[in-house]
Amino acid sequence: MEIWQELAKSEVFSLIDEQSIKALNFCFKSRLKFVEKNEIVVNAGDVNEYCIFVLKGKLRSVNYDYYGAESLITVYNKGDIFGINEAYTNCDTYQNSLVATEKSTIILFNRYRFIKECENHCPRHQQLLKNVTNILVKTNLEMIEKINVLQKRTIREKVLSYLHNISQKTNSKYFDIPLNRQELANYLAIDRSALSIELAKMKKDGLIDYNKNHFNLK
Amino acid sequence: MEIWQELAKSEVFSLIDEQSIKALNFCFKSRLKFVEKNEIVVNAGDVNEYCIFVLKGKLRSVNYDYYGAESLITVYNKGDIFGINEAYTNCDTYQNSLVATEKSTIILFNRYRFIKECENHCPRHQQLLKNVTNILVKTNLEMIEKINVLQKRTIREKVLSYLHNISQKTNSKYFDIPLNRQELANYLAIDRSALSIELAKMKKDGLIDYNKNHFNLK
DNA sequence: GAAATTGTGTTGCATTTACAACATTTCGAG
DNA sequence: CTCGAAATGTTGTAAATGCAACACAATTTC
Repeated sequence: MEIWQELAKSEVFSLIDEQSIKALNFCFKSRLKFVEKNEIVVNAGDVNEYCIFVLKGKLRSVNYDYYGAESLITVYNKGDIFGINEAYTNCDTYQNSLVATEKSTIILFNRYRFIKECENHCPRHQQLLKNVTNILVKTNLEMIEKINVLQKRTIREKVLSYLHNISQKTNSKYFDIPLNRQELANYLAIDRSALSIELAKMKKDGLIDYNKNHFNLK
Repeated sequence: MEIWQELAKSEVFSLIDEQSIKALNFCFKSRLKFVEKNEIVVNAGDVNEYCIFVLKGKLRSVNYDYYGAESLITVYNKGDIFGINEAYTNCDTYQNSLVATEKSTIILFNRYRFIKECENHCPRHQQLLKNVTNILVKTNLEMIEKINVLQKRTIREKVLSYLHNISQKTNSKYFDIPLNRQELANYLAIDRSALSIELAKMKKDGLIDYNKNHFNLK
């Protein structure tokens, strides 16, 4: 089972050769962990110790309000890493929870290794820090995108804005969306049934066409 | 007029002494600029050349939709810097516009100086890059905060969530908010009059008390 | 200090949305 | 294939929100 190969393909470890990753990994005292669907990996408020790499599966970071209602922050797929932001803050506890959306395999990395280079100033560690910065920038842009969507006033505008973004990314009027209806409703911060209704109306009005997760933006 | 002193006090140039800032600044081929209220400094779509430092005044980054309606991204006060994120992306144009909220003085810095160090690996440049990373993390957290607020379903929840955040930051139940009613309504992505109504109801229900911009969260 | 401008509160009404409850479809496991 | 679970669509109703218009207060400007 080639964990190093998987790591080498990811963004955090990009441009770092497998040998170096092995070295880093050892240095990190990392831990492999298997989690079940709906298992809570990190609870908001837990001591902030790890950055968590997704080797296999899918997780999500969320917030729970007073009533236990969940609000989605980010989805983490294979190759993604959770906790980079939190690793950088002085705050000693996590602000969000991390939940397994499906059965997954993860690696727990000591968070400190992502925020300062080791004593010997090895080039691999400098590359790692550059990668981390790139990830910060990328998540930043994703959040701006999300804020722009959430700031729209009506369901229709939110949906159009969301679809428009994906259309731009895929550079096509035809595309699949990576969220099911309930997830999309959560992302847009609206009611699922209201979303279904509005999608149907938009189809009727000739704005969009869709079938399951495949959309056509006109 | 001591520009260097102002720069030294800011987050981007923190831990860099005035002499070094002068050197950097020269190296940046920076430009001082005076802008009037409502002047558009950067148009979304413009060629991405500068990171823009606020020496005096107040600006905001915004997006305009099809109908010209403005949605607020971030407010930039004295000491803040716009365009760090965009400097890092490969995208050669700005994604948001930058507008002067009031008469302001700004400095245009060559954006490349914020993303890679100069040839001589001077320590001041390394510190600058560290500062930039810290800013990225900070804005990231601000956005998560904003997303959490925007994801709330009702005006009341949004307002409470917003006030709760400020209360935590100031570590007090009594605080001033930095936005007027219209700005707050924009931030929460709701109607201003609906906000006024809800604030009055919340006061009546004993959840909060307020007078102008001074709030008491109970 | 008068006039103009800006900020805030209030009203009524039309529209949108949430919510709960149920119907239908899809999909995988046995 | 059949069953059951999960995902999606549909309906009616109550509630929340947006919108436009106006009133009043606060602030700035000359």
